Amino acid sequence: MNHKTVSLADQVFERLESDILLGKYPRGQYLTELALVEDLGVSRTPIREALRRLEQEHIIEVSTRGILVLGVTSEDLADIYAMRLEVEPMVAARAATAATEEELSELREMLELQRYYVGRHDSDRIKYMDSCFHELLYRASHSTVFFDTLLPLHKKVQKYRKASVENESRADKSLSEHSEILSAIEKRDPAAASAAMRAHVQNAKNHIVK
Amino acid sequence: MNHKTVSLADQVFERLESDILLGKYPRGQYLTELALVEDLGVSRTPIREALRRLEQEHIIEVSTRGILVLGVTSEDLADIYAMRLEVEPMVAARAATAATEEELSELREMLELQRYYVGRHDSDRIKYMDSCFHELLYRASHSTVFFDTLLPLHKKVQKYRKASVENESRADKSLSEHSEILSAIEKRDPAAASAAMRAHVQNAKNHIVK
DNA sequence: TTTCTGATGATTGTATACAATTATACACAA
DNA sequence: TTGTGTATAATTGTATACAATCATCAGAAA
Repeated sequence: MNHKTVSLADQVFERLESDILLGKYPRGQYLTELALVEDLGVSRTPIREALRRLEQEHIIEVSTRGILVLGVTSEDLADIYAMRLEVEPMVAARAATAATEEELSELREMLELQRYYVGRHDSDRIKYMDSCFHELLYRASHSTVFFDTLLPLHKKVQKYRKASVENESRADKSLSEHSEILSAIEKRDPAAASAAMRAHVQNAKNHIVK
Repeated sequence: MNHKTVSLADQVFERLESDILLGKYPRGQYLTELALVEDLGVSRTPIREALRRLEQEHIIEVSTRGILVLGVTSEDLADIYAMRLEVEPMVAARAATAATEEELSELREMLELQRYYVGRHDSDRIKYMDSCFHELLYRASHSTVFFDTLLPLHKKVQKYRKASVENESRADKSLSEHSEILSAIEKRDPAAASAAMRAHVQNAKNHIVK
């Protein structure tokens, strides 16, 4: 397992990113470093370093008045899906040629877990497995550019994906779409992987973007 | 003009980002915070905040041994162009419907400057005007998602664009391609803007990626 | 009442001291 | 020579004190 120690700054970043992207802090709210110091029990230094990263991801905006929560708007959501629709197929195609056997095995395992939780209607886990599947795919493309671009975009839509995975028929469909993507990658067929991914993102988009 | 005061952390970020992306620090070199303190004459605090942002952009990597310079590899370069080839046309199309008259006027002005410097064979200025034109376009799409995604990618290719703008025929061609893109946007024709941009990125890619 | 001005408080920006971890060099033994 | 252990130095991680800026509110003048 990965026993690498995680700095306080990293922990603060992940906590704040998750809280904001899940909507715990609404867009427009102001936070202050001092309030975060009290809430999180760490000094300003790691908090400020986390804030710089969130600022870089355009999730917050810092001014002299405080920390403005930006989050993800529905316009952002539409743009993210427009972009993923073009780029994720490229990633799938790349993964079809670049993925190692170990990565394929991880993807298979992730798909099995997703199948299990879809059967149990555990929507939180379904959402988590979905995230992991896509992240593994980004990694399997062996392209830092694709990974660095797509991972933040995928994280930003998590709040909106919640309703989607709670819909049983969509959860079933999504599972079979993942399965089709993985099959194409296992066959080392970039064109098929690309097409399957494109269909998957298009369906997800139709289901989520209003 | 924009008289907004820029923090030391911002200045350090821009300086380091520029130095690394222009190749002043080669990939694989280790820096230390202390050395940067002496070089830049500021304390570790703003330096560390800048480093967190560079880390987020995957330009450096920090370990206990020091700050590892990653920069942009030729594999990154190919992936960036593959991605820009799909996404920039969407941005151009969006700008064709979303750009304000003021933004169009800024784009026209930028194009005139580029024309001027192409005439004078001033490659540094040509490169700068080229960057500005694309950045204005990202902004004119009125999409933070497109802007935040494409601007870092465009910045990352600047080192490789240098040779390109020094080639006279390519500089001429690039200028006329920009002009065609802007014309389509002025006519509020998204499809034409998209096609013109696609051709432009494809040509740039052919010229730069080996 | 409205508007301006000044003081005060709140908030972020920066520097520095200290802690903790880890790489490195050196001595010493096998 | 090679390996090993230990001490030392180098480096990042964190906390905190202080500086600077800006928003806010009270109060006075028009």
